[in-house]
Amino acid sequence: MVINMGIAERKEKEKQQMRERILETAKRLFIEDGFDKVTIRAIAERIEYSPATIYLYFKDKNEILLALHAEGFERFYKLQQIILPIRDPWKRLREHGRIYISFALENPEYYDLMFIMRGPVRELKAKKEWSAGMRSFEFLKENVKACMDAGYIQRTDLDVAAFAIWSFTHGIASLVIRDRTANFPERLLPEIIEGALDFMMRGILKKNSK
Amino acid sequence: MVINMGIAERKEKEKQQMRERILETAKRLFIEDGFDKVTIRAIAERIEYSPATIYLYFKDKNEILLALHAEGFERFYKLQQIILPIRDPWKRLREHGRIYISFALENPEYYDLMFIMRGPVRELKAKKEWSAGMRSFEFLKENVKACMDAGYIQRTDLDVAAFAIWSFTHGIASLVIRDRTANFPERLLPEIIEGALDFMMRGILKKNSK
DNA sequence: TTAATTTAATAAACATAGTTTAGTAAAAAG
DNA sequence: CTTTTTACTAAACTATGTTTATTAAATTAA
Repeated sequence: MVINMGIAERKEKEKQQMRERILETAKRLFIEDGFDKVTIRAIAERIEYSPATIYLYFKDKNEILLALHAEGFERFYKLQQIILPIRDPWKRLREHGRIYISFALENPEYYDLMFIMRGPVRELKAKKEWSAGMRSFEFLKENVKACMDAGYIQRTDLDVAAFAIWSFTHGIASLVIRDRTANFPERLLPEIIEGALDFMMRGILKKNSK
Repeated sequence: MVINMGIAERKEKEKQQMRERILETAKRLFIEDGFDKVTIRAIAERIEYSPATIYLYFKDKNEILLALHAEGFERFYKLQQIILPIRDPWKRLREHGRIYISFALENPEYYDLMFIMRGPVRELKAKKEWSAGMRSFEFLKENVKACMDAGYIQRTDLDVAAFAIWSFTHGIASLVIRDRTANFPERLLPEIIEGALDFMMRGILKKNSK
């Protein structure tokens, strides 16, 4: 009995380790060679198991993708934290916008997976898995609220205002990532983005405030 | 000789007709059953030819998708025209935004193809094929310019301002279409969208105007 | 009219995916 | 030492885009 328990425990640990190995490999493939290289077969080859084995640890490919999804939100959330020391809510919000876009443009594959791709957000589990995304949205809301409290932004429904700002930055990011900015010469793009960010932020700003 | 010319002509016409048939079929499949149903094999089956035949008329699937792409822009452009009778530039721009979003939400498959999907916008040909998109962007620019001229919007680089507005509406559309709005209860979504549109438009509006 | 040639079309195959099934060998339990 | 459970995999299945080799028909040339 004592022995049995030990074996069961060890087996459980091994199972977890295998899951980890698969996820790690998926992540490495993703970062090194881009999203397209994350195939079940490619993962299997790297860990030197057969493709079928993967299915003993994950229901399907989607379940693996969700791990990358989560990883992306982790990075994203961490990066966002650097605005915390900024005292002035308005400056903080501005910086938040800038950081959002630079995360997207510097980690396009992650951003794509997190906010653009069809795959990884599933109908049923969506509510739970999307919680990582919600956390970031809540973070934005806090920031927006601080701006309202300080009189920088017209008081409006918080969800509405935050959604508007999110839509805007996401719009820029996704147009660039999915290559719909061919109208502009490549080299001008950075300053157009910067300009657009300015334009909108200036707009949101209440007129009588500084 | 005269006969030969006639045959060559007829053959050319037949070739064009076949191209048309393929495109029509692709379009019908797309509208009836959604994007996923547009497979080479499905098209082939409908026109009662072998899949290989399609490749005698189109280089690859992308070339067929581009036709849907163009079709989408045609619809989009036509729909936009209904704002033309609106005299006041500001009201016109507001309505432009509303129409943009309702096109996206009522024709999500088209919108996706036009502004979100990776496939149909190709590296090299992009410049030419994207011209349909540019036309719509120019249309927006005219509208924005009218608002600046009438003093509704702070004078800014026209490309920058138009890009900002486009990014915003595209952001809303693409978040909804790609299902990143799970934070909000489904039934509230319409008013949140409406509210966000309001919020941003009110922002852009110059403070001393009306 | 008949032979040679060009053209249109396709069957079959290839390549690449995700995924499932049936079977095997090793580990664990009895 | 036998039975059962577990971990794993080879092979196959489905579905897709695409290519190749071949055939049948239409056209041209004799």
